[in-house]
Amino acid sequence: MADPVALVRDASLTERAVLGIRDQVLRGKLRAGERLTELGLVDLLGVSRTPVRAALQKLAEEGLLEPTQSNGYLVRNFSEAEIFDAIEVRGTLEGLAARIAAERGVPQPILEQLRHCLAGIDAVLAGARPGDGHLVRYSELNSRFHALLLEASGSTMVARALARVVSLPFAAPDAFVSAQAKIPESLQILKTAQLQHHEILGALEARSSARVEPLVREHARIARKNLELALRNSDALEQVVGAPLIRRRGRS
Amino acid sequence: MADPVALVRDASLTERAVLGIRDQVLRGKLRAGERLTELGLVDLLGVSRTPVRAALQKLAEEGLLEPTQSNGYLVRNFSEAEIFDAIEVRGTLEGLAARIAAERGVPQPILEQLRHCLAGIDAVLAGARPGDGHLVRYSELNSRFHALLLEASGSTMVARALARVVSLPFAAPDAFVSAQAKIPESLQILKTAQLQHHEILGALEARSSARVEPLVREHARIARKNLELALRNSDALEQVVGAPLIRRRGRS
DNA sequence: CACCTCTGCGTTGTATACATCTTTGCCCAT
DNA sequence: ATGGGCAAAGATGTATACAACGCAGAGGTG
Repeated sequence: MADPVALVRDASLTERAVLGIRDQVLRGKLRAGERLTELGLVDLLGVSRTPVRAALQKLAEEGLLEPTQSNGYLVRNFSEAEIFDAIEVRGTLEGLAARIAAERGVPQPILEQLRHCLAGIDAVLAGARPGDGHLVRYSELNSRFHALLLEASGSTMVARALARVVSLPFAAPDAFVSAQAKIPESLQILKTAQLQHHEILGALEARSSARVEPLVREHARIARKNLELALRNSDALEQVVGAPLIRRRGRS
Repeated sequence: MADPVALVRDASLTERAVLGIRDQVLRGKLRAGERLTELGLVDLLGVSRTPVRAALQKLAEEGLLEPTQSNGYLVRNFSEAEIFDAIEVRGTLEGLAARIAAERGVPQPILEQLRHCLAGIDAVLAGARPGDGHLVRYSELNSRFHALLLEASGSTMVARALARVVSLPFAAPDAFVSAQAKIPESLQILKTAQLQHHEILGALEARSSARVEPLVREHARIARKNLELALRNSDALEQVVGAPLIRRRGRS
């Protein structure tokens, strides 16, 4: 497979460094707990220390790296419990976004897009056959639905907080969708999630803030369930981006 | 008044740059909307571009500065609505922390510290006289209570999300406490807040997750009320750290 | 007069030299 | 054998030179 980072042509060296380091970390090439030195990354990436330093600072903010007491960086790892909590934080913030959206009213164009998005997912699920690309299309539309939900709130502050959580590899709405390819009950899970999407949209249309918030929170917990399934199925876990960062119970 | 930043002796130049820029932004010396150039800050702070660049990156992450399309930075400003939302986000995340704490159980030592903290606030409020330093002591203990609440959850992920929100100048639990010096009904507000503190602690002790979450959320809304009061009282507003960053309705 | 271009200046991007701090591992003393 | 200290290697912190980019203003042209 070609190195995806080298393909980024029109990017600053700092961006290249960010993408390169993030990529190697998520692939487990740079292993959890490993110390990252600027000079080592200079050799690895072929750029000088200046962009490497900027990239390290950014990735530490993002949460992938952990600053040490002596001004170095370690590749961070995540316990199951931390991933669970991250998903719960996402659900809570998405719930807040939905509540605000319901209270303040969602602009018609965004409601339209939400409806259109769900119609798209309905179509994908109706035609889904094992092995075809329906997971990819589901994942895209699912991400879009969640993005629209945030947009519906119109709140830059909620967006800011949510962006930070979702930057973690396991907290995004579609983090475990790719793992579904290896999970037998996959289609049923996706259909359940889509039912929840419809309920959420219905509550938004009815401007029922009291109903939409717990619906959205519960919806996020599907990701927790998917995490549990993936952790018990190594084929599925391999599909999850960033799986090498998960610190398993009792191991190492 | 002496420049507080120059007093920081044992700090790297990067830290000095962060503190210096943040200080000048919050004081309104660098005005909202103003473009910050690296060379300008080099002159202002007396350090070279390298630490200035690092500081700009950090402060942009923090939310005080806004990256422009052409790789520059602007001093950010905040609408009333944004500050309201930021406080709501804080309340929501603190509510999540409290719910998790109630569900998982709070360690006895932390419960002890919470009780001790509230006893301290009770004492401060009982002896409060206008003009004495009770606001400073209240503010410290109040911050400590909120920090303990977060610690009680034991969740690094909630802590991470909350840290990000609270880094904004107006979202911290004690952001508007200093303004109270100029607000007549101040003592009554603080007493109400302390009543809520007691209710929250009671709910935690009873491990009532369903009760503690809305209590904490509502508690945060006192800050929203304080913001409203401060915005209508320019003497009070002057006391608020970062007041120059508030974009008033209809102005400028 | 409007518009386009080209030039010059101001700003950020990058590499690198040098300073300083941290760590490591060896050697010596006990 | 163990502990402490010191020296050397390696790491990050900082300054700065140079490159590249972008914007504004002057001047030319339709």
